[in-house]
Amino acid sequence: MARQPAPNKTEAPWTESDEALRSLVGYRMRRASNAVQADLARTLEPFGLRMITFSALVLIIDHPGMRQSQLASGLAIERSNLVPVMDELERRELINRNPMPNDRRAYALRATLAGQRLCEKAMAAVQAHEERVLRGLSEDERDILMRALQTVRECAEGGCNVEDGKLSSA
Amino acid sequence: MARQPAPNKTEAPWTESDEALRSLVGYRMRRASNAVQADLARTLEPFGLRMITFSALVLIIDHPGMRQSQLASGLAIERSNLVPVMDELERRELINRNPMPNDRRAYALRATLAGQRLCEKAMAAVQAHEERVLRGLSEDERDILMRALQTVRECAEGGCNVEDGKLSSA
DNA sequence: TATTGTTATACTCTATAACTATA
DNA sequence: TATAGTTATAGAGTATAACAATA
Repeated sequence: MARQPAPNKTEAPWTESDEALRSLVGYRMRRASNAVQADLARTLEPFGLRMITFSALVLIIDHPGMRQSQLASGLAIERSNLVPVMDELERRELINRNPMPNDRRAYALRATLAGQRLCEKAMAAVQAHEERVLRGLSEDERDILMRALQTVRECAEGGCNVEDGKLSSA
Repeated sequence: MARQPAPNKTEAPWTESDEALRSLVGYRMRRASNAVQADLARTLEPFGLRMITFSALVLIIDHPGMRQSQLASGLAIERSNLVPVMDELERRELINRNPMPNDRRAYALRATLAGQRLCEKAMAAVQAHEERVLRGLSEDERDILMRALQTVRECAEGGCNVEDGKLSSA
């Protein structure tokens, strides 16, 4: 792994001084994720969307009529933190909070036509962003990366029911 | 990719309702990173360390005598945000802020013996955590994941100077 | 004039408890 | 009694501007 010209450990010259952490997945993942998040934020900004508003919009369009608590659990955020997100999307008339038949406590969430249009355009920009950040990887590498991320997420979140050293997720 | 029994799009049954987002690297990366961060935080807690204090300690041990501004840039955080981190590590006598010869503005950061000891123990726990979250991956897959994360970080951060579809980073 | 460490500040994200109206 | 949405609040993490001491 040839650390450049190998400086004197007790004197001075540091360049990219994080080699000692680069062997850790957690570290690499956080740095990579931060960088991707930043690029994604720049990508969504022209549409007036943030990561969380975009994700919510996508999920509502994919699951018309879902309730806020379901959306919150799908996005892995607290119900209470979803409220201002829904407020924002509703104020911009990108979604509606409709009454639920048979349950007057809950809302049936639906995207408006404007919401669907905006989401389509934003999604196209996001696809371009994806291509940008994945440029350095071959098709096979992309495929392994995506499956590995899913596997790691499952291992870190819960039990990780794997017997051997092989990918388990779809 | 066979979405389970394919429910009626306009009616109701949602299980894990984020399929629509799982095709996005940014999304998978954030979810995986969050899960790993959470497990890492649990791992470091018994040592009284957070991700940021642990990372700082590792870098100081790897680069004895480095200054705060260098450490901040290595950790990709603002100088100002590093101050309370150094305060905490110094108060716990895990590091020292020594005077720099030839520059009375800066501190030469060094870990104390206690700091090195704690870092060693914490690092062992972190290695176990790594093994835990990577359990589902083969050696080859781990290798590709690590290199892919580095490549993606570079692509997302800066220019991404890659001509083809091959991994570039070490 | 530029840089080092520092303070103060603000904004986002996240986590918790408690309230209301329904079920 | 439990659940859906809501409010309030507090804690992290992050970003910016400005200052004193020093280069």
